[in-house]
Amino acid sequence: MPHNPLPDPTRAEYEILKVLWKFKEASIREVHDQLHDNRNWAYSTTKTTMDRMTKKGLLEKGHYHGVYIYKPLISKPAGLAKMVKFFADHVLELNYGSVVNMFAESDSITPEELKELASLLNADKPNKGKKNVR
Amino acid sequence: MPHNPLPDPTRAEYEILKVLWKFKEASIREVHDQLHDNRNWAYSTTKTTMDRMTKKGLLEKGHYHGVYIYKPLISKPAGLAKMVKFFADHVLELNYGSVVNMFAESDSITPEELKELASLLNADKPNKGKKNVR
DNA sequence: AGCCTACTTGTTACATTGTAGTGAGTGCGC
DNA sequence: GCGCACTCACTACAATGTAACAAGTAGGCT
Repeated sequence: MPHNPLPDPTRAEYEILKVLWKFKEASIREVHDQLHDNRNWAYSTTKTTMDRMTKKGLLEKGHYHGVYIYKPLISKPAGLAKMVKFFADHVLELNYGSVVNMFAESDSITPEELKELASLLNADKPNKGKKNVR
Repeated sequence: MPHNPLPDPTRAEYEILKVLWKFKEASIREVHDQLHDNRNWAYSTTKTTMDRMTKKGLLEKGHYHGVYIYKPLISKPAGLAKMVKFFADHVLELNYGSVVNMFAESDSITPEELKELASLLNADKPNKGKKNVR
């Protein structure tokens, strides 16, 4: 399986992805209702965002029985990896390992996902940001 | 000192803030040159971003000897707190404590800053995202 | 002194993202 | 057969990401 260089999800897109990761696939309505607690978006906002994600290749849109359902084209570990990378490189200025460990405590990720996340992060090492001496 | 509700810095703004936190204050040129490694911005990009940050109240612009110098109006712990909150709430779905601990390992923050960060994060508790049972 | 040049500054530009409204279709209950 | 509820496509507008361009200015050169 080829791992396309998908664009980094933005913050808003990330919210959508989280729902889709949880449900595997969902209609806009379903995603929107799940979102409702966190964000307080208008339905059209959810729609626009998901449409744009589809155009960018982050989501896949399928047509079933008169409704469009969407599924994520980026896996949860891959998505997490992107966020972790940003956070570790830019905020924490620490290597990824510590961040990955933190996920062990979180029940938002399964052991398998954690494993994949770790290997994704190892793939492109953080030879950078660390040891920012002086 | 009143702690205004400053807007969350965006990712780009965060880069700028990091430089300014380090140097206390700096001209656009100075900030830009520091940035040069990480981001690969045009000078005008740095400028535009800093101007907009000033307008939003994230930076203060002072005029010294013919050059404008900027200083951050948001403290490093406060800035970090915002990022940590986002990360803990939305990505990690874990409470802030664990994230704060991680900073202890990072040499990007002093003990005082760490202390302040912790208290800032305690101020508005994460009664939310945690224990995402289901 | 007058000019060139390098650099700062203000202004403008254009794509993407965040957020949302509107109007055209469509199926369902009455 | 009509009105309602809902999906969808299209449009909109502000904020952000990223950058070019023109005008001002200070220093060096001749």
